[in-house]
Parts: sequence; C-alpha cells; structure tokens
Amino acid sequence: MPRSWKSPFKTFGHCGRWTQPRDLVLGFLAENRGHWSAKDVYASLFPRHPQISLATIYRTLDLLTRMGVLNRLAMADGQNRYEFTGGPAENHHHHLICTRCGRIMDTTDFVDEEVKLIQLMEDAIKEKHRFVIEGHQMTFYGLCPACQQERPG
Amino acid sequence: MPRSWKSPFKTFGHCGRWTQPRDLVLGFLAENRGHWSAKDVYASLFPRHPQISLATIYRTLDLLTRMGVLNRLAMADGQNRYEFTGGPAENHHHHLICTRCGRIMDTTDFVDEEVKLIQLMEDAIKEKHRFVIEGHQMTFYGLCPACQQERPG
DNA sequence: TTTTTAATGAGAATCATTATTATTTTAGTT
DNA sequence: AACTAAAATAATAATGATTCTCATTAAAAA
Repeated sequence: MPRSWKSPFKTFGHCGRWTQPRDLVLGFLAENRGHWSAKDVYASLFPRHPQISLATIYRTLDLLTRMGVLNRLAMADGQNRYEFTGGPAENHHHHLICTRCGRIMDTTDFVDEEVKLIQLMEDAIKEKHRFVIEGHQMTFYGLCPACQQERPG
Repeated sequence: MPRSWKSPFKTFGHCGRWTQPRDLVLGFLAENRGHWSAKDVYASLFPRHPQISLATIYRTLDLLTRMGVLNRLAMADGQNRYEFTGGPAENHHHHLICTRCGRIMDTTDFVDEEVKLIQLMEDAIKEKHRFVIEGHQMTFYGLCPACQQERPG
C-alpha cells in the first residue's frame, strides 16, 4: 500500500526508517521555532493525530537530537525542551531564562565577538584539560519584562 | 534543651530557622567542592545521620539555592546537581560536560576576557530585550579524556 | 520553662521519562 | 501488487527524581 504522506525531510542522514510519526514531530519543530517539551509536541499533534503515542514522541525527540537535527535543553524543573537546530546561520544563539516564570527567549547579540572568544577558550580547554569540545551553550538567568513588574523591589 | 551542634554557617542571611539538617547539608557541599545530586548528599550523610530524610535534603538544597549559597545545575538525565557558590573569587567558572559518561569538569580559562564580553552582552540584552540579567552559565559539551579512547573513529 | 510556629521524617503522590511487548509499518524483493 | 524480515509503533507498566501531606519534633522568642 502506498504511503499517504510525503516527507520534505527525507534528506536527513541515516536514521533507520523514516516514518510518519518522525515526520510529524520534525515538521512541528521545524515549522514552530521555539523551545518545546515532549508534552507540547504531543499536545500539538493530538488533534489531527490522536493515535501517536507519547512514548514515540520521546523516542523521536531523542533520535533527532542524536542526529543533530534538534538541540536538547535541560531545564531546572526536570523537563527537557527541544529546539530545531537549523542551518549554521541561524544556529548560533543563546538563551535568556526567566527565573520566575521559566520563559525562554533567544538572543543573538555579540555573536561574532563570542565566537572568537569561544574559539580561544576551546583551544585552551583542549590543551589544558584534554577535553574535546563538540558544542557549547550560554545561558543567562534573570527576569523577563513581564516578571520585573510583579516582583517586589 | 541546648543544641548539641554548633554551626559555622550561621552568618548566612535570613533563611528561617537554622537547623541541624541544613547545617549538615551545607557543611557537606562547602567542604566537598563538586557537583552533587540530592542522593549523593543523602548517601554521604547517611552513615552518621541516618535519620535525615531525603525530602529534607531536597528542601534544603532548594532553600540554599534560593539563598544564593548553592548553584543548581540541570542535567540532561533529569537529575539536578548542586555546587557550593563560594566567594566572588572562586565563584567564576564554567563547566565541561562529557556527553558520553556525564562527567563534569570545571574550567576557569579566559575568565577575564569572558567577564568583559559578558558585560557587553548583558548591557545589550537589557537594552534590546528588556531582560534583567542576574547570572549566567557557560557549558561546553564534548568528550572527556577517558571517553575519547573508548569511542570509535 | 513555656509557647509559637517553622522544620522534619516517613511515606504517599506526582511528573517526566524509559522499558516491555504484542502489533503494525516500512522498504526492499518478487 | 503481493510477500517478507526487520524496524518502529501504541499501549501501558515500570522507573526514578522530586514534591506533597501530615503528624511529630525542635528552634527561637517570651
């Protein structure tokens, strides 16, 4: 029986079989840039695809992360969140996390300067700690605009 | 009844009542610099203080984090880890996390340059995103020396 | 010492994630 | 298009970290 769906994402590297659930999960994350939990993805797919199981969402998010297509963010509340990695151009950004409401914002400020410094740091770390670096993350913690109002001085 | 223990940590700011479990938890983290999970702390205290409950460890780690005495690290495996914040001098470091075995190493390379850049970034972020920054974290992911040997190619 | 009330211990409950297993699909082959 | 072997899935149980509940204990103040 022929498939009833077409994938625009089959060009990704080897990942076993490309199935409809995998396609839907990746499609959601590629088309909705942001930082999504497994439950977010599940809830977004549920109306049109109620048969897809939460376990499959987890498996797929893990697979796509291992493939480098998604980026996993460990949050202090114990939920992981995932974001579409994108091409090299849009790839490089960092996060602002509100310590009050948990909101995550992206920032791309001073990327050029940062890339230069990171390069220096990575070389030094490789030399000194014999640690081979594959990636890095910068996270700023503080208060988002909405929460600044609500917290007493 | 007089207390049977003396705290060297009573100088910390307001935190309600300073109790023996709180003292023991803080004592452990202050004297054993590293990145410890709640269970690590529980296991370390158990031999001499088996009556202290895991729930109290969690409550205390959270309290000390909110006080700024500890720093909470969210790990991808869903476990939080805690480190003693220390004074301003030793305060500033970042983490190397091995993506294979989970080992965490500290690094203090290029702190001066990094502090300068971070200051620029924070100002820009405050201006542009109206986000008030209280702290930041840099994390490098890669392979620790031991795991470089074991991973093929 | 008495009193007030925050903090604790024990264990149940919750929440995110992973494992199990029978069934369904994919993708390659006729 | 049908056949087949292996991979992936759905459903649900199991796990593991963390939080909650509540009766009891202990800290700090009077």
